[in-house]
Amino acid sequence: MSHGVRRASETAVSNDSALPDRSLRGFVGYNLKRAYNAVQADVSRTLVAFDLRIGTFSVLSVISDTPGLRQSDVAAILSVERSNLVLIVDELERRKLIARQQDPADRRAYVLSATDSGQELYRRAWAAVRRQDQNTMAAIAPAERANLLNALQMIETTLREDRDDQSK
Amino acid sequence: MSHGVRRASETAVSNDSALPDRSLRGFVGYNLKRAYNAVQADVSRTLVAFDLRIGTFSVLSVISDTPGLRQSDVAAILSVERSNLVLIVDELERRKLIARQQDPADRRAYVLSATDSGQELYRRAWAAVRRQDQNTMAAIAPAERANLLNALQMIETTLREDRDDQSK
DNA sequence: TATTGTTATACTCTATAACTATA
DNA sequence: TATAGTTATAGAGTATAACAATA
Repeated sequence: MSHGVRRASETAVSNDSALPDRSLRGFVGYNLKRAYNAVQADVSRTLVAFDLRIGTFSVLSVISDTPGLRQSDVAAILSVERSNLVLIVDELERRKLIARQQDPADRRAYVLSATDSGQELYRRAWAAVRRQDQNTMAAIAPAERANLLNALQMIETTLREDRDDQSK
Repeated sequence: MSHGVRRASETAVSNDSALPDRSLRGFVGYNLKRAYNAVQADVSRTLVAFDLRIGTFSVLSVISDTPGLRQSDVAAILSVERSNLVLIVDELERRKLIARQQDPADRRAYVLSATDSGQELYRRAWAAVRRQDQNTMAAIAPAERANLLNALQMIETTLREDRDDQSK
């Protein structure tokens, strides 16, 4: 391949000072990015079989689990812009996986729910993603798995609170 | 704000079955994405002061730490396509933060190195990113921090090996 | 034949502003 | 005045194919 590039294949964490990304490896952000890119590519490949992307899968998940939400609720839950949710909801509706219904109490709003075929597709896609997720987590010691999820959620919560404090 | 959305603010991990993203929260990929998005927004905001983005900062880091690499080396190290590296290297060179030199041993290749001002800018940007990274990691118990980095690298390594096995 | 750097292109995700209809 | 949904648009990141020069 190319010269000068050595990889740590034996252990996940290497102190090899010759690694050209050694400065970046100390940052949690860099490791987060690389891990997420790998997982994202993996999950995306799985979802192709269901004609779903991570975005459409996530929205279908939220709507299936909690019928009656409005689009702005779903946007807030998934931390995506309302404007970016529109095309996703459009696509899911066009494929008859979800249904929009006018909220009788607020004529500006649509109430979302998954159709039978939407729930069925979601169940199958969820099972495939879960199988894959368990395979990914198999690389981590069982006692560490909950710690990992906890740490990721702590990072997210901390940064969101920091940002909200700053914008006050 | 909106109705029907409850947030877990007390603890990072919640078993509240009313959380509308409860199905997704079990997936490491979903938590990875949310954590990375938060970190990425945070780091990007910091790098604005140096007129850097995460991509240009990462490339400058690798070139500063290990002078003499070629573009294809840097691309392999950071797992980006060579074609996508060109514009980043162009920008860094135009700003005189790095220099391209013809490799005398291989006239197809350019050897990259950081200029003095490139190293100086990198040092300052690195210090700011490090301060921020430590603030992020402060949310996690000290004993868990190494475990987190280790777990993230294990995930990346495992998935990369899985993919490489499949494509054989 | 294969590799290095490059160009062109396309697709996704993300962010912002502005509009309409309703509240 | 503010909110829900929408449209348009622009930026960034990413992926692929093809090319000239060189190995």
